[in-house]
Amino acid sequence: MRRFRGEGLNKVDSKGRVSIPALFRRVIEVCDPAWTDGLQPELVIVYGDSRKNFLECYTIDAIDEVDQKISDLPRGSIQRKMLERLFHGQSFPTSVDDTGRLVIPHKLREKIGIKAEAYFIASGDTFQIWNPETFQEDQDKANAWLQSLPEDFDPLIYLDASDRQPDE
Amino acid sequence: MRRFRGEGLNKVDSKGRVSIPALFRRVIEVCDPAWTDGLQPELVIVYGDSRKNFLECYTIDAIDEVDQKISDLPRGSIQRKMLERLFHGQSFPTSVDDTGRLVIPHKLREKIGIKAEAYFIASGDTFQIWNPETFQEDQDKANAWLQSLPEDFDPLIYLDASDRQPDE
DNA sequence: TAAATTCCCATAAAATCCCATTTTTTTCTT
DNA sequence: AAGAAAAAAATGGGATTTTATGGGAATTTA
Repeated sequence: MRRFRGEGLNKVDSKGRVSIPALFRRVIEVCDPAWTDGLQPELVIVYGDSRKNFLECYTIDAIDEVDQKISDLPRGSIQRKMLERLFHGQSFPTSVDDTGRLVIPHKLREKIGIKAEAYFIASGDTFQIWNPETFQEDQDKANAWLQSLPEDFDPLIYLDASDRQPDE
Repeated sequence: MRRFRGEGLNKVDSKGRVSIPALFRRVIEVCDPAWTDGLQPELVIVYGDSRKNFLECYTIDAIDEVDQKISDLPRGSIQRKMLERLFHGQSFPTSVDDTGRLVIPHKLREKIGIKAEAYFIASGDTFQIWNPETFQEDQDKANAWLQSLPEDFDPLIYLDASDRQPDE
């Protein structure tokens, strides 16, 4: 399974068009089972409820996996209902055009406060689209939290946390 | 698992191209599961946030291991989010070209202050790329610290520290 | 039919590829 | 062991391709 990697800042024009970082495009293509050279690869933008201030973009493979997990939940359960609303309702299927751009509908641009520029960042098997300022604020918060830790603390120790039992 | 060993100083041209020390190339090749003679072996440059003043280069095997550890952390945890931003976002996947060179993008050269030359140094299963002057300063600091220790101090004592519990 | 969306074409900048030369290291030969 | 030959590594430059971006015409939608 291919993963997204990297980040980028691209311009958004008056029509809502924005280039997807080229490296991301390769992943979107490979992860769309129906895609073949010349076609427009598809993807799904999950925008969620009003509290979520960025767009999460899923490849076809990734969203299929989510759909499968949802359909494994008991019909009528509150959990299933919530996830269906989020992933089936508050989402928008679209595709990459032949110049490598995505059109972000006006409603979604408004929702996350995107104007002239959009910030892209990889996050495992999805990538996110943020208003650059909003992302910076979020990052500043994370940094402030880091500052509150001892001088010599290195977040990389978390990498090994999973080797141990939770209560060890 | 093969490890990097050694150091080197190479020229960076106007396009950002720089030769990777030949010994490092052998390790990059062996640690890319998809590599076979004639192909361009891949690697991932992790550049991190603004405080980090060098580039850390991961082989495919090494970055796969990191990715696995990240995916073992609980979804939604602050630790996972931080590590995802660092390793998935603030990183750049690339490959060694057929003349043994790497292209360091303009943005990354600027970030660590590389101009005409780049200094390479092995660091276990990764290697680092520094601005030569910056590295020298870092080295000077390390030397100053060593000077402050007792005459007969030998850093090799640390070799056995990892056998014991932290508070022992 | 006015607004929004899609399609088509164009261009400048950046990244990539291809090939050539120089330098260093290794091997071979005497 | 020295020098010559061969191989590998480092570097340089030009041509080609890809990327990011902009604008207008055609088409759809409300």
